[in-house]
Amino acid sequence: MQRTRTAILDAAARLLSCRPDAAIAEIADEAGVGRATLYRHFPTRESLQQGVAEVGIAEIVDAFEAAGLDELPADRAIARITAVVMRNGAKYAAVISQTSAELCDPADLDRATKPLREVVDRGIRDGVLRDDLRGETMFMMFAAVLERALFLTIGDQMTPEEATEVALAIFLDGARNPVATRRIG
Amino acid sequence: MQRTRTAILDAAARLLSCRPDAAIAEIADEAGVGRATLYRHFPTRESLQQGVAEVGIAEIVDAFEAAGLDELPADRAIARITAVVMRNGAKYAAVISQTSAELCDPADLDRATKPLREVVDRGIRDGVLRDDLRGETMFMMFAAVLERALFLTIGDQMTPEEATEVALAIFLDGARNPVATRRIG
DNA sequence: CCGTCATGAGACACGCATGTCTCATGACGG
DNA sequence: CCGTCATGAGACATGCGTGTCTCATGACGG
Repeated sequence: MQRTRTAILDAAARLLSCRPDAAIAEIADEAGVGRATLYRHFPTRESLQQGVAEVGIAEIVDAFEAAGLDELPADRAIARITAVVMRNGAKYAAVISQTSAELCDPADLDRATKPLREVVDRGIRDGVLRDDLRGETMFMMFAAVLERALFLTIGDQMTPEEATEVALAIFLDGARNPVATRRIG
Repeated sequence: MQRTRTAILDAAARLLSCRPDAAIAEIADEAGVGRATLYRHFPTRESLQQGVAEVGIAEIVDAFEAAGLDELPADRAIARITAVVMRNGAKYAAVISQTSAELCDPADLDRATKPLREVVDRGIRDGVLRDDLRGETMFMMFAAVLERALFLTIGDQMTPEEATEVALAIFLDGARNPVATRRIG
């Protein structure tokens, strides 16, 4: 019974992250259950999407909480966040893919993004990160890089480790060749 | 007649960039035309989407061609690309939002992304960009940053100038505070 | 004025996704 | 064995989006 529910949520997350408009019938197939069964567990499409969002967010939030971000300098915390997202973010990807933010509780979304914002703000305050860009702006760019990297792992274009390395390299240090900069400076 | 067609394409680009599943009736309303008129110009939803993609790609490709990228060092060319996308990419955003890549000619998509790949590859070769990441990977991160910045302009969260500045700062030089690095080094 | 063309409104057909429900079946526990 | 529960398959209803088409109207040029 719980196993069926979990199978449905897993299948929904897999399909909805790549195709937000995947049909209920497809999700039921992917889960290996009948359509009627899916509706018995999730009476509407919306409740299924909310279920996926809750699980996806809970997983990422739990992983952040276990990550001890507050005990690390901001750049190290950013590295940890990146690794966590690449390893635990598969269901969260479905949340990203959902076109309508109303499908998940705004408070929940805040819980998922708050650690990122806090680390970015702390980094700016502590002088670890540049302070010529607003924290909110920097958070948005961080999210963009993370999300793209996450989808590259989901599409099997990269391992989580590769994606972590790439996202960190670009977000923290940028594309410019530091050796070239040193030569000029 | 041509004015109607253009109005439809403009409206479609506006709606489809934010909501790829916007209904034809909505697009017709947004364009200020009847639904039957829309179908007279674009006989299927797919042909409308293809029309939007063609226009969006043509605009960005034309802007890249006019930008003289080859005459600039890679980092300056990246800056120029970024500015061009922020100013000319509104319709191209609808291409990005389309979930199915089949809706536009792969050759066209190549035309739009080729300048970015070439500049990245050139930058790595010339030592302007770091060479510890593959060119393809760096291109993907560049695209992620550009696309997010573009959507921030479309959503009126930033001006094209602000978005250009932010995207460049993060992509080229990263979030790390160079002063802090210097202190340690 | 007439003919042509582009257009809007509205009606219709169709397919598909969502949601609802029934019936039969299998698994399980008492 | 019987009762209960979870489930799958299938049928049905509904709504909505896509596509098709007709008719009336207005604009324009000859």
